[in-house]
Amino acid sequence: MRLATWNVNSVRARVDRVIAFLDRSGTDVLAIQETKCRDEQFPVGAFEAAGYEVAHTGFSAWNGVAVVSRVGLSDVETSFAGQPGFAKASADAAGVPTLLDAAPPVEARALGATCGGVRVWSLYVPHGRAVGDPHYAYKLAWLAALRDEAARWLAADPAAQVALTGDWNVIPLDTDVYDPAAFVGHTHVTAPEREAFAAFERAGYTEVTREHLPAEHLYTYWDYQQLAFPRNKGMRIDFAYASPALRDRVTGVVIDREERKGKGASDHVPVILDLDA
DNA sequence: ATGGCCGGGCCTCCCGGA
Repeated sequence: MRLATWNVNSVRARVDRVIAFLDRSGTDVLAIQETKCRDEQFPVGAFEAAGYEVAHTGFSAWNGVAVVSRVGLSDVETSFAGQPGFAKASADAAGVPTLLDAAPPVEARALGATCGGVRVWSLYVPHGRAVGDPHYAYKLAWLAALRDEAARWLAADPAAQVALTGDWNVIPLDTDVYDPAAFVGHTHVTAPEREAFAAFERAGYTEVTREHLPAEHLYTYWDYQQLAFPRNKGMRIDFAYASPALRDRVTGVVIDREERKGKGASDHVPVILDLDA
């Protein structure tokens, strides 16, 4: 079985490319991030015509995550228990808060579905925007809540096959980016973010893309600006944490760099896991 | 060649992305 994750940066703008990728790669289950559409706007027909079932959650032009599968798709959850929400602070002209938002809305950043016996989570971790921004605190809280919940899943069933795949928006190592000096003081590389990412290892999960592709300077994202891709100025931010039972099934990992080429590419490329049987 | 931001909506400007 082939299980892949891909931040497509708008599924409507990219649908032909995504279908072509599924066909070319033989991917059975794809976790998609940044669909950038509401449920009724998702091009379900194109996926169904290609033989895939679709589960999607999206509330606006922002975020949006999906799982598509040709090996079954059931028990869909459109958020994880305890997933924090986010809302811009509202204020009047004098800067005084006008609304105490006790329950900010949960965003479309996590979708879980069972496909071919694997609990697949498509995850779009909050960006953080800037160190000290409310979005940065949201990012750390979001990762901590996910880790706590993922630990509970394993405690409830140590044999569970769980894949936590997606765009993690964290650069775990200095060798995961073209120029670490350029990121000093920015998000993605701070110690709290790296700690929040590494905490999944202590919760019992293994980041299997690193396990199978340990080489330095292997990137999954290149900015659209300043010829980042031809100059290979990228970063590695798309990962897959696997539970012990799933880790044992991973026979190989592929970063599909070809997908960044040509017109109409997403700024991220697919990351593919090959599973035995 | 792998090529100089892109996508979506408040749509000819602005926001968010990273």
